[in-house]
Amino acid sequence: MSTPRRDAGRPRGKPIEAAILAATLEELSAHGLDGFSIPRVAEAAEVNKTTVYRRWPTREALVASALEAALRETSTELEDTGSLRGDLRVMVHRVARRMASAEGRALARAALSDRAAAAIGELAADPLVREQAAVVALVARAAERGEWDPARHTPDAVLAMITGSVMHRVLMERQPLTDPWVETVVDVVVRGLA
Amino acid sequence: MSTPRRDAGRPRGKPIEAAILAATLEELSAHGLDGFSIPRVAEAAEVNKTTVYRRWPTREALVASALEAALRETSTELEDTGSLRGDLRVMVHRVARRMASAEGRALARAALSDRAAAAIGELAADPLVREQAAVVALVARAAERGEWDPARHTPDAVLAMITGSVMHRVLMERQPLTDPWVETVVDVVVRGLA
DNA sequence: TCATTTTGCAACTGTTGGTTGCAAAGAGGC
DNA sequence: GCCTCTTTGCAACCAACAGTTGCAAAATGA
Repeated sequence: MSTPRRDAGRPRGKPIEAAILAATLEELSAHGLDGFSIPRVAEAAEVNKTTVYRRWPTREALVASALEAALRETSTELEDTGSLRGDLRVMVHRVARRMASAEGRALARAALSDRAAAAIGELAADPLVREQAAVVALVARAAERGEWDPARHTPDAVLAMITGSVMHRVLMERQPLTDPWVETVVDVVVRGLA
Repeated sequence: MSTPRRDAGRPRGKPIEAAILAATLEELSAHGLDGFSIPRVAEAAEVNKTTVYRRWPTREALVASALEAALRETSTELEDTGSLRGDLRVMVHRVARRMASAEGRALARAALSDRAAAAIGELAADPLVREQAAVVALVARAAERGEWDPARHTPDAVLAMITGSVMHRVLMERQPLTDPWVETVVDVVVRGLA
């Protein structure tokens, strides 16, 4: 039997992949993980649906690819502003900025979905642990300055308070993130940790 | 033409309605608002699907009915424990209890859905405003005791911090709500408001 | 008992998710 | 510039499912 030469023939189009993944995020944000439609993704990406089915065998694989790609290019470090108050302010705005994007909301909703427990949940949980790592660094700085005793107030609770309050405000109340509101949240946390 | 006598014939079965609404909440929690299937609801309620279609013309109407019924029997007042710390603790646990139930999570996810803007969003937002009203009362008590200056720290931010952090913990991190965690959150808020 | 309505049942239609076979096109290797 | 191999698009197709309709049986109040 002849050995079919590997690496021959027409390579897969890169721009096609990019278009499909972008359309996937859009679809995910518009219709959620349930109600997700590959034909709709293909149409939005201006690609035949067979192309999508050939590259990604299942819906889960496609969504996982899209989320993974989106996450790969999100920065995770929090800049050091020199004070706990400033650091928290940066953190609030970063969460808010993420929630303002379609990918961010798609991610949040994917993480929320009960069914996501399988493949998606793991991926969606990834930014959480990375966020947690960033908070650990933030805490270390604050502890060094004497602004925070991590033994007294555990970091993950503070992460939940900041991220959770912003998500509640943006996703559930659907209210804008005004400056006074942000200042109130940051102020309560800073004084509460003192 | 003969006037068809109103109020005649076989009345609609009450237990059937209850079974359908319960199955609706279950379905909503399992598959979300998108991916919602009326035939599946009918099967779970052990009722023919035509019965469901006859009573509720659209999916939205059915979901709205179910949420409305579920909300009607949720208490909203927060008991007065005599201290801000105690009041907040009650509030945290109430949110946690709500998140522990399938209906609560279904509600939260429905409120999160972008498409919910139409009929569902309004209903899902309802418990939020009721919660806010309860917080106003809580604030009034705390202000009277001199534990909180509402002019300095606006109540809706505190509502978002409490509710949001619990939702983040339960729905996103999927971690249990331990006592130390709750105490940390409450403590930070109380000291932050002082 | 009777009139009237609900419920179940079965069949049907239309839409949509997903698959397959084939022809055309594109990209490298020679 | 040709050749080979792969991808892509296209069209047809199947299966599953949402939603509708007509009819018979059951249930309920009068």
